[in-house]
Amino acid sequence: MATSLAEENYLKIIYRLCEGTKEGISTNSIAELINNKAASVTDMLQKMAEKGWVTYQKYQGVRLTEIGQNIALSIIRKHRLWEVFLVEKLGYNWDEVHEIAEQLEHIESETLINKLDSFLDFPKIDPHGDPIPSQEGEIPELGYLHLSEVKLNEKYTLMGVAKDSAVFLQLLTKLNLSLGARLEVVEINTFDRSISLKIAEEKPIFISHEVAKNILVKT
Amino acid sequence: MATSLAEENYLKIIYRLCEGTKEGISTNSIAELINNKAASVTDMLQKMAEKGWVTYQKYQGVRLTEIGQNIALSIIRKHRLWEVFLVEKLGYNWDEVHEIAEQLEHIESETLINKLDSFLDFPKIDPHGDPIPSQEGEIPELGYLHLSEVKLNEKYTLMGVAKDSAVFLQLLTKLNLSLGARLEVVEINTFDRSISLKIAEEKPIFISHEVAKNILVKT
DNA sequence: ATTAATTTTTAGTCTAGCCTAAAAATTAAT
DNA sequence: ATTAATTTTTAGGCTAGACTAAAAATTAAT
Repeated sequence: MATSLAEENYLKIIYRLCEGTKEGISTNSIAELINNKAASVTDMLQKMAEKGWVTYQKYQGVRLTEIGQNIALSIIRKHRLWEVFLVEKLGYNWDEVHEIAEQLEHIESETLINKLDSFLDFPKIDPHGDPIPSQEGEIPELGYLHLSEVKLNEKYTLMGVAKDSAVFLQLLTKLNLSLGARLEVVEINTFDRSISLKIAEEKPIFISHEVAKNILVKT
Repeated sequence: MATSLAEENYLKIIYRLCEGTKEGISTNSIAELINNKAASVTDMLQKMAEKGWVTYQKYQGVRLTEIGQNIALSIIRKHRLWEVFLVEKLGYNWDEVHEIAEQLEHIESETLINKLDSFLDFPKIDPHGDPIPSQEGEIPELGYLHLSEVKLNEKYTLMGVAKDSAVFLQLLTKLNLSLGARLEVVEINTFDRSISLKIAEEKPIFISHEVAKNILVKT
């Protein structure tokens, strides 16, 4: 069944909210992210439940069905592949591509996205380190850790970010934090949980807990 | 002012119909091309006149204003640049790209299209030989002739097509007619205006007037 | 355990962009 | 120059997807 632009945006956001909870997703949380009023969201949820993309019980929140999840994953796949294209081929910075990819992700053509995938050499992650779902909807499991939860005095590699807002990414760039950087947490300040961080072998810099939480690393 | 998808499609079609006539464009001709009813077209024309994109007089047809033309040209520019991308970079055939480009042409980002232009090395024509408008809306004047109106026994080069429907392009491919081919009309049959055509130095093939009309050549 | 606060849903509107049917204007034909 | 045929416009509806205001359900607080 065909999906409208509005429906695709709902599916994408519900998918994001479903990750990391088994609960039903609240109407309000969707409304906030999608910048609509709660009443409009209720409306749409009812229609999407009709179509079998979500399970929805009045007042009990919503979750994606198998079908809904697959649609969401295909949109995320398109979004991330286009982001790779924008950065790798057109020379955009990682903080500039989100809005454009939001548009490109709705282009409908199975062949297009697969040819793009091949043109880009089948990347596994996007420019922010997020995994790119396969055509079948498999997400490569990367097993990354949040920098906020990592052992002291051990070396890690910056593999991705958990948030891709432009301001956050610009901050990272300013701090000289980019994909592949070698990191070592040398101290955690109990007061505000801020972190003293060595990048490569430079002298340590301070980053907030908020920043550390959104940095993904592996050993 | 922002343009909706529907409005952009109207502008594009009106532009096409304006080419090669000084007359007002009829409601019906637009309705046919855009696959809407005449009443819907009237409706939209009135709204677009309000916005200053067309001049429109009841019963007298419509024409683009300067502004309307510029919008139309920017959409055409995007359409053709994306077609070059699809063929040159993703390996599509020239008869497969139209529908996808119809979607891509509505992506809104000035920087995107200019970076794409540069990535493609500033092409002057699309895969069908149609000129690509510049950012300023200049169309490179190519001065091509229609193969149906060309002198006998002179050599021409196939530079483009005046129609890009998939069936037409597939026919050309089957006849071994592709951009750059060296052509010579050896006979025109008065009965049906069909043409006897030499491609390179092969033995002549027959093509209909209808086909010849849509083939663009230069000396 | 009530009351208060919050969240969610229902009911009723609005706009864009399409439609059909009927009226009006234009063009063609006698 | 009328009448007939065609084209275009008006008038009135419809659906998707948003909104506001008010009602209903849930959750929190005394």
